[in-house]
Amino acid sequence: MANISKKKATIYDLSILSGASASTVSAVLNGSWRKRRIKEATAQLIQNLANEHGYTANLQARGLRSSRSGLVGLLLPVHDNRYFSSMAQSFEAQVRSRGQCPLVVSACRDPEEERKVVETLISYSIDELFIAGATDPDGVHKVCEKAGLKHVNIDLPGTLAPSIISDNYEGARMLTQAIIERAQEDGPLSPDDLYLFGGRNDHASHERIRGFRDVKRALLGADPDVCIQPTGYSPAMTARAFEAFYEGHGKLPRAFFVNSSINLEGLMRFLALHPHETFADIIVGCYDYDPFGSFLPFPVFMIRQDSEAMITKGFAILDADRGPPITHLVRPTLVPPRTALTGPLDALKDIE
Amino acid sequence: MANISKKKATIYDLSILSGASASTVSAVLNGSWRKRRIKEATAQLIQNLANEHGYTANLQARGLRSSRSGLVGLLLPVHDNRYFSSMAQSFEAQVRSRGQCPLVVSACRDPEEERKVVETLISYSIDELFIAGATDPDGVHKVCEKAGLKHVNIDLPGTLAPSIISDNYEGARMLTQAIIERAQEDGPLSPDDLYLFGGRNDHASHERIRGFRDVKRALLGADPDVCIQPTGYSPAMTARAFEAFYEGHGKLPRAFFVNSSINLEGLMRFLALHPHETFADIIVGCYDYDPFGSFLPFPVFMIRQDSEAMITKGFAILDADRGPPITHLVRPTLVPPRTALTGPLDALKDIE
DNA sequence: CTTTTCTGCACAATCGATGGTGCAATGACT
DNA sequence: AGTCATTGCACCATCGATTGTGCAGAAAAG
Repeated sequence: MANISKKKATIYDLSILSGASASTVSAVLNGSWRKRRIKEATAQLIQNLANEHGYTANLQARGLRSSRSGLVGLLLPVHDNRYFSSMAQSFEAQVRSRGQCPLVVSACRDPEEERKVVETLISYSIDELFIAGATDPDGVHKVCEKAGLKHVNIDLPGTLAPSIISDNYEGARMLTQAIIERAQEDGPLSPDDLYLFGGRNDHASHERIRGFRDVKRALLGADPDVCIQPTGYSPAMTARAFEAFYEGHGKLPRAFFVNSSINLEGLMRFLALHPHETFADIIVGCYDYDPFGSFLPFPVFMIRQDSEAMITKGFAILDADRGPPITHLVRPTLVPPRTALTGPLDALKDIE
Repeated sequence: MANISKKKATIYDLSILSGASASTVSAVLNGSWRKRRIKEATAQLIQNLANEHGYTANLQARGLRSSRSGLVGLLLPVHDNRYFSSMAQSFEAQVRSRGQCPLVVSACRDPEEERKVVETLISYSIDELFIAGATDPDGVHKVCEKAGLKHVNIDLPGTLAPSIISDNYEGARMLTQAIIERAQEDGPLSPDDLYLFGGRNDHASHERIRGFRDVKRALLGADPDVCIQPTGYSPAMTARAFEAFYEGHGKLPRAFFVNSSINLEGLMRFLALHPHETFADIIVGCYDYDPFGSFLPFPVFMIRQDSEAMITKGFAILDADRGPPITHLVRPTLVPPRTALTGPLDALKDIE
């Protein structure tokens, strides 16, 4: 309320008002004033003036001078998916609590876009970067490297920077075992009763497929290659794969493993076009957790990846500085059907 | 590959390499060189050098000088919710296509946090701000105003800046009518068979409740106040409300309107604790669209808000500059049960 | 051949904050 | 009183880009 001025106050304005020099004002306002032996009284005076005039530092100027910006980036494949959006939510909270500013951007799983986006972030002198689910983590790594930007990979590992990923193999094993056991309650399960849909040529998919196949072979004795149906991370392609299977067999597999909630959306598209009988007794495992996906009209086992822990670990690694390009595994958890987990939203105060 | 140097090239580096002055280099690289009558040959030379050395402008320096940053902000209540995350997705795409950089942040529906976050954004000299679902849009407006920052409200209207919101009244009418008609297929519906859960003291909730009540009164003749159960935007509170109703009545209402997908998550939490019979024949309307929510084991009518159109309209208003603080309504669409709509993800190329 | 008009560019101030350096005033000590 | 350490602060270069201004040389006009 104090200033009618349209422009934001700068340290020079406060310098004039207080009679002190700009550098003194700067020191007071950025907290380094004790080191600079500024008198307490002077500091008080300046701080009062600053409050009165609603001073806030120009972070571009600060960033320019100090070649740091207080920005921490998170590169995502996409936003509108519960896994990544809850990762964004945890990321924000943690960045904020460290007094920095989160910058969340998506690059649509396009390697070229990924590099371009990171170039842009670098132009803003971001301090650190989390690279989540990048199609080409090592390509992004090189860009970061050239700019001296500290970074970690999340969710999909690279070979050149430290990576923190879900233990996809173990997760897939748990999930596969769960759906097999559940399906066997309804009668013996043969190897062609169990399929896997989704995924593509990335590390996560490979590991999940490996876990799936290992458990399936162990429990069912075999795993014909036709039972693995990679469809990429696209609802449309996944729907097509279900449709193709359905045309060939007149029904869906009794049980199947879906590689991600994005692929599970493909199943929804298929379902929308078919009557309820089509899927009355299927058993589904989905490698991702979605609170509504868990309550579909058939049993859906899900895997909840611990994105919060992954982010935490990421900061730990960045803080440790120059960790080796090791891959850290974070254990996900199996979520039985019809389960509503709490999420980051629950941390919010929402009275009334 | 050309430079082994660790540091990023600046216009001064290129100035030395090219023999031209820094200002010439700057003009060439920012496109203003024709206006400055730089020879084509000179421009070419500099551009080649720039490519060779992987030059990218330091956007903090540019921003400092020009007091613009190329950043466009989107303030969200939360990330991990399909409505807001798909808004973030559309926002990103549109900002990118305008050659700017999106900055998406959430403020957890906390008015104080909202203002603080916006202060931070202002410190980075963002050029424009979209304020989505703010608890206190006018409080945020004042902060923006003081900094001369152009902004619009999305989803929840303010009185001081142009707002673009969903036509909540009409949407609620459509939704209410749909669930009433569907419920009546199973036999006559009395006024206490139809409830509304969720929402709080904000404009959207008011309008939705108004629409609900108007249609309910028109079609069912009455609407006892007890049928309106505001629970805030919290899954936990919503679950508690369902639990309370269930304890009192031994069942859920035959049909009910849920104010948002966040509240629908509260319903999931309730369901998780009760056997299937509890909700075998309920009819639900949810004011929000979620692809999995649409396939729950009971009919769920949903409202899809057109966040893409809202963002587009927002840019139109900002471009027009100084629009009056009018509220623009965007019509949402009714989504019948078991419907899988396409979303921003479908724009992605995902071959293989 | 001189005067005017363009061309093509260099110079220097500037955006706001930071941090090294230096210096006057004060107090402590011999 | 003279030396020295300490306190408290001002000065100034600097980060990398933008932009108004000015000026030399070439071309055009007279």
